[in-house]
Amino acid sequence: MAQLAARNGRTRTVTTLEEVALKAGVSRATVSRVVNGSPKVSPDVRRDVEAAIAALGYVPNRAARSLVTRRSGSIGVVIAEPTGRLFSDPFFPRLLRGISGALSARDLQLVLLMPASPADTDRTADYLAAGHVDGALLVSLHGDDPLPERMTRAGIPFVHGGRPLRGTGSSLVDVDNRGGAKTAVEHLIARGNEVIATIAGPADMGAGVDRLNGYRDALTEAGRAIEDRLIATADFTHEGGAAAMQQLLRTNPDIDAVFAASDLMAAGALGVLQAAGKRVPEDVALVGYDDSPIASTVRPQLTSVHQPIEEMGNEMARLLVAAIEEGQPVQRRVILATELIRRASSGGRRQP
Amino acid sequence: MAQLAARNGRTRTVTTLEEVALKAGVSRATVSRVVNGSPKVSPDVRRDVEAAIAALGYVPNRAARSLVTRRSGSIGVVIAEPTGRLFSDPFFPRLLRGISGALSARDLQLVLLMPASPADTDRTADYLAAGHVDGALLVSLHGDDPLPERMTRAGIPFVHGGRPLRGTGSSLVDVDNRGGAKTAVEHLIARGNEVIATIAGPADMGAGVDRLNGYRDALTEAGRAIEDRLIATADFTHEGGAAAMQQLLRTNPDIDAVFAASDLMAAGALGVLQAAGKRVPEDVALVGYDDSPIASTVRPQLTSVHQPIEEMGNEMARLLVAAIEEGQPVQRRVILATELIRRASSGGRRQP
DNA sequence: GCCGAACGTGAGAGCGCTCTCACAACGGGC
DNA sequence: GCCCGTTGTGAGAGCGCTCTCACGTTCGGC
Repeated sequence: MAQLAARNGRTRTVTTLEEVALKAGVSRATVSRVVNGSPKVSPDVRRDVEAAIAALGYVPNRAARSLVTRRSGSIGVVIAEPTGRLFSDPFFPRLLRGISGALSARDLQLVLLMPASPADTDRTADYLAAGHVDGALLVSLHGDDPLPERMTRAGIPFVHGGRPLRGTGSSLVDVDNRGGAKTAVEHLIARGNEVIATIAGPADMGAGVDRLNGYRDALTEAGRAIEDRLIATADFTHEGGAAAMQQLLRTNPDIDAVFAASDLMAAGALGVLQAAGKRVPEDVALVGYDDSPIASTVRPQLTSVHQPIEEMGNEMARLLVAAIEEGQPVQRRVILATELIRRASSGGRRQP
Repeated sequence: MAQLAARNGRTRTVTTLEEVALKAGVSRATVSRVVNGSPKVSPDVRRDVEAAIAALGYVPNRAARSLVTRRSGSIGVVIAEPTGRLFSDPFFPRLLRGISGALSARDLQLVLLMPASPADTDRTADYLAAGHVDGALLVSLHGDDPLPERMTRAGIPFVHGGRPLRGTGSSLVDVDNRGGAKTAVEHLIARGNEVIATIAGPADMGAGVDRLNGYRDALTEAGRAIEDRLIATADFTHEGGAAAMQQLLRTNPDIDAVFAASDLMAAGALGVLQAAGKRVPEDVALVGYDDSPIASTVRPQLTSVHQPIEEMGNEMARLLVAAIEEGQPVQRRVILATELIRRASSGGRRQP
């Protein structure tokens, strides 16, 4: 609770409602009405007050306003990612940009919280539950995070970004991981591939599970068997993808296509395939996920699944604002469509 | 100024100082002293008050506190990057993590501002200048940003992250772009390269200019001439790097090494070199900058300059907090050392 | 044993705002 | 011309906190 020392040399002059009222020759209440856009002010008075506001450069004091309205005018964004995707892929900047865009239009502030340790997570939970924000956006939570539970108890509205594994019945915005993965695998089937392996993401993350299910969906719908030998699991990283590919290749020399649940893993797999003398896409076709910059950096460029990340952030913010305004728990889910971006790594048709 | 509707069904029960005081049998003032760690409280009373606080789950109301201390307890972080580096490289997440770490220890909130348009920038400036934050961290400003000027006028302390082109004489934290680039080029000289080209970054960004100067420094110190024909400029992107490499190669078939001012540009250059039948590093050695995930994704992996990004964020926050506490303009500059990470793209010695 | 300093505590004002309530002014229906 | 509804405005309380000031108590020095 160590606050910065209060006394200091600087003395900024701030104009208050009172001064505006004085200058405009009205009461504080009237100025307040003008500032807050109340309709019960006559046009003449409104004009005078607005002139006074402009002349004095008046800006309302948020703290004073908060104190009486019991609204902070800010929402928390919790990014609980332990370095993994955080540092390898521009997912978060995009998401933040989307959130920020939706918020700034409503004059709400974005308070960013990035707990780095369990102690930090506790502090974050305390902060949020204390009502210092009007609501929160929870991104990339892992299985056992205590946040949703605590927020619910404290009665603070929140929206999940990405499906948390243990559903908490709250509002949710996600990209269609399952559908995106399914489309990717359908694309491989359509180009004639017969032995399609997958490098799945971690089983403790919604995106990992959902993308694997999409893979299964596509095969099942095509009337094909799902073979465990063709499924390897990794952690969304380059190294993980490489190791998984090595293992797949060792036990299944007949593989002619691989769907990796992230571009990073696909890039790792690509290196292993090329080192093993496999041509991509001629011998083995490869599809990634995320459409990250890496997809168009490696050679051949990766076919990948593009996700509307900024839109996701936008939608999350919109949902939260709605929940705050309605003042009661809302449960809405929005699933955003993905798009398959075809590139060289799965170009042409399979060579028999 | 559209605030969310104030009335709503939810009624969170919050405990106030008053209630804690009542329970502990002391006055509000004493509870306040305990909460703020004042030394003028006897151990007995302190214990009682702390017990009452714990029993009631009391958390101070920030708005009320702000109102009287005239401190918001939050600092603004402005990321003014127009999509460029923002979406291609995990620079910002790392930086934010560093900032967040330093701030959370001091119980300061991080308010993230990502202006996306000139209108947004104006709004951001208004917000900051209005004193809604105790200070600000300005990252990745471009040449003509009005922010520093307005902040200075408003008397709000701020710290630059990365050298702004037009120095405003304020505090600054940067990585040693010039030194890092110099080290990279010295490495190429040491391995025997004779015709060393560079793909420089934009001339309107500090990092672009500084890294080019580092290239020049290394050559000059080695007693070599700086030849304009060996300097191409691009925009830090993959495509830009590729185009620059193409141009360099066309006019200078004798090039035996390239220093690219970003990994993304290096990756672009790598593709062009390989397409032109040049072996890397045997025919042309290649060094990038940033040590981004891309450096270890492409084949061969890129030698690159690693920057302590998290530390940079940390340091920025520390400097700002110091400036806020001292309450007067502080001008300090911190330049953080970089490290050359050697990988295959410049491995071995030049083949004569 | 007396005085002044040091210490611990409480009373109370006040930060800038919103919002309820009261009230004045006006206008239309009878 | 009276009453009532509508409309615009002001007075004033109060949100939860900090901080100054005043006051009672303790203690060391002589």
